[in-house]
Amino acid sequence: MPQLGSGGGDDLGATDEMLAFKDEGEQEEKIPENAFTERDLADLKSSLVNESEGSGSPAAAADPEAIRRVQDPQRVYQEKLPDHMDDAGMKHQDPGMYKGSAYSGYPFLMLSDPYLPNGSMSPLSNKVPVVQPSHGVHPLTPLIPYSNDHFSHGSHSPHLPADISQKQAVHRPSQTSDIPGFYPLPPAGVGQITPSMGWFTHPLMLGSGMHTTGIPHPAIVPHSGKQEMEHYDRNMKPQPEPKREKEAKKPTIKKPLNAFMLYMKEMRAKVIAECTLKESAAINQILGRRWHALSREEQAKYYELARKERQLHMQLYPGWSARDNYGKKKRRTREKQQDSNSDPASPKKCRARFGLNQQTDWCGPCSFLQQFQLLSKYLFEFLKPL
DNA sequence: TGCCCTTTGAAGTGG
DNA sequence: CCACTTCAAAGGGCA
Repeated sequence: MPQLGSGGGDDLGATDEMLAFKDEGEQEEKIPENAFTERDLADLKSSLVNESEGSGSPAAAADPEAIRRVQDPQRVYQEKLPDHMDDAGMKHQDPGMYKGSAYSGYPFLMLSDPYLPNGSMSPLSNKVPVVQPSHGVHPLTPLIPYSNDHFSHGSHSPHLPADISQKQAVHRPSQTSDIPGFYPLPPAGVGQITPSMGWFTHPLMLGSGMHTTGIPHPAIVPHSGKQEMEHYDRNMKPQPEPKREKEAKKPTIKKPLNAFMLYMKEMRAKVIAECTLKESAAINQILGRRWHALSREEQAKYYELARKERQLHMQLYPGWSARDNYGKKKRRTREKQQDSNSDPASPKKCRARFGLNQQTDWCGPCSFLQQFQLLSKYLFEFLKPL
């Protein structure tokens, strides 16, 4: 159940509070809070969003909520899913929205079946898109890219009624806390996720997208493409490594998504469909405004989702810190720079850097550096006997 | 090929 | 404690 104001035992200490609206919300601050109901406030926000959203479709400008209901691309999932969200304690004001939203499509809920004792699907099954691909979908937010396969394996499990299975997933009893069953847990053998059970393993020990238990996890991203992380140790300088090893090295454990990120994941496709936009920067602007236009209850849904995300992430990776991923970009840039500077005695690099012609072997600084190195060497040799 | 843009929120860092 | 920074996602644009 979304925590509305009163909180309700956020053991992480995370606030998950609604923040004051920054930009558009400035106008609202002048309005006495008691003068409006939540709905009025939401309407007001919506109107503000519509004003600022020139690029949206006319229909969307008229009533984005209605459009959302009409154009909801996730209807497919609605039809495939029984309406059990209320059972999961997720009652909302706008069923049209929430039916196709993050809650209704928890792949984890679907994934709960494959891990039942008699589940036919292996935890390592490729059909389970839990490992986050570069353009994958977050397990808590199914979105459109999820194929119906996942649902056919999940909610329509022959072993268990979807309703029950999902309830079990949501209310999965946990010895540790109220950890939801959003992440797929193996039934027995692997056991409960508790730090005391030695779940934590250094990411170096993990395979691609695999948790130590062999369970694929979205936060673990294999090294490939954009997200590739350098071979790096906090106490060591980055070291060059053979390419083959590079590919098989440690994956990156990503940060858990915050409420807005979860919202973006869910709504992005919808915005793209409505606005025929593809540029993420523009889409994110729209999503940001829509986020502000959401009612407290609607936002609370995502805050709660994010809270559970963090909670679960913490359980899965007790030793992980966001710091682990800090400085990746900077390191990359720095290493690039170091790489280009690493061999100052390279006429080729030198010429390239300073745009010198072929006849010029050394630029001034490099020549100086080279001579300095040479001098140091001789000096060292000279002083060594002493 | 890889960074930038753009959003919000969480968490880390430094003064 | 507060302000600032970084990173989560996404994908087109651009150097």
